[in-house]
Amino acid sequence: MNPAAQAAPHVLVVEDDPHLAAGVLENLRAEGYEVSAASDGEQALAWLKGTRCALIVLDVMLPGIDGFGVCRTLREQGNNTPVLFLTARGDPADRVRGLESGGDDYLAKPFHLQEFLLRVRAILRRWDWYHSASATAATAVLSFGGNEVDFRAFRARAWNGEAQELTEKEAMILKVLAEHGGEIVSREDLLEKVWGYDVFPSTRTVDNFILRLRKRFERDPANPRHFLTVWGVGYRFLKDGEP
Amino acid sequence: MNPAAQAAPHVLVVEDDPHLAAGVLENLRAEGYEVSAASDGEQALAWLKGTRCALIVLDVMLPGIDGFGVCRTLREQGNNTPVLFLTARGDPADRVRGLESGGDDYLAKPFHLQEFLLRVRAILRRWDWYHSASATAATAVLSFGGNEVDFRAFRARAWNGEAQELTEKEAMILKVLAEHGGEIVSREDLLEKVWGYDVFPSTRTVDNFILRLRKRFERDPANPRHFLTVWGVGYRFLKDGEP
DNA sequence: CAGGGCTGTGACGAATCGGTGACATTCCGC
DNA sequence: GCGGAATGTCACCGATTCGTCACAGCCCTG
Repeated sequence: MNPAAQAAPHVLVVEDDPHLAAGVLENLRAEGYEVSAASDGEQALAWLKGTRCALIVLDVMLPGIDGFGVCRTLREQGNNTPVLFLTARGDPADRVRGLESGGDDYLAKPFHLQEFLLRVRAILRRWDWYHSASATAATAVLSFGGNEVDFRAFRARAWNGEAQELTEKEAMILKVLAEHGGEIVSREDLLEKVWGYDVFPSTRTVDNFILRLRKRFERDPANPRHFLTVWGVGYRFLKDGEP
Repeated sequence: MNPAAQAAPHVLVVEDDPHLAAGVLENLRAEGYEVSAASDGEQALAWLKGTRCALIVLDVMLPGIDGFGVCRTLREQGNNTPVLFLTARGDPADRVRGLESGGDDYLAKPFHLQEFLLRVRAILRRWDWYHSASATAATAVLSFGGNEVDFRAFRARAWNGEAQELTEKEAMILKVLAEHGGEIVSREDLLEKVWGYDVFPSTRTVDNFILRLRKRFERDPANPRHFLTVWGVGYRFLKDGEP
């Protein structure tokens, strides 16, 4: 039930201003995260060669390679660790640049520490499955009712042998549901965990993805045995018909 | 009251509507949490000066300082207690405002009590690895006269082995009755604790739900042994047939 | 810039829940 | 016992929620 048995998430902070770095590190540590620090891009890249982490907090203005460059390099190396950019400028174009270079979120200085922590939490929640979960072979593949889903490739084979190509959202929703196997997951939970805390598709969107998952994996989509509706709240996923 | 209350998380509810407050408090108590209440922001801040708690349930619309203000003040004071906002408006922008003022989660009224409890559990679980205490447990499962009820999933297995899917109101009424096991609970009590806020249905509505519960769980619904009528007052729940 | 997959929305019917009222039944005081 | 009140029981209606489909943007690819 509780996948949180894992160790505390590890966060790397890349920041050249020692004061800001100290404050950020302190707060992250107080939140219970493991923390490491780097003061420029090359140091960060070197560190990341040998170690994986759950999140990189990356200042844009760094001596040497700037934050965008660091992030782009990482992505080119196939490293998909989530990146939260920090920048002094409030220019919206920077946000776009940040996202284009492969970042996941963006925060303009000066920021409230509380908001910073909020974003960290949101990103880690959203990307949890991708790293901690898919890194583990156990949860990389999910079997239920004759179906088999491989989350690494977004590929599945349905009970009737049919090959299925899941989309990203489909896979993420399924993943979140499966991780809370047996427990109720509200639509809002799904929205937050799959889409993020500041995106607001209507809750009907969730219903539609459930519909698609049922079509893919239920023998009788009209009488679901795995993707169950909890009236007025959300959905519940069961691997087996009736536990 | 609760034997395992040793490490029960303490929740502060800040809500000016007494009906809603009563419903929320009752349900949190039934889940096994320690609870306290405040009816406005200043009262809450004063209380929090002297005491720590695991979670603050904070209405946005309060007399005097509003919820956002209370939360912001707390954060400025270095208080990082998780905050769950309640608000009448469904505006997504409010959600962002809530989160950015330092809240951890957000729920729009009118909400289903089940979803509310879901979120409380989620936040406290998130906080658990930090405090490493086990927490909750609570009255998740109730057994009586061969029946077994799982309040988390609103599912039950009746004495005859039949699977039952409880509705939200059915489950809530049963939970309140069971929580006051053996004691008389008046219809007005039930209305307040289960419905909590918003609407006040007639007392006959309560009778109807009692009827449904009897049909589900009594061997002989006409001669109830668990859901007893106290004539002129209300109802009484007994786990065992003989008092 | 044309085409195709992914995503999100709106619309509409179906299903469910909650709540009410009508009537039968039971209980209480007399 | 008798009458009135409270409760048991049922059937039904409105509101909400959900399932389902069709379609319109969007982004990427060619």
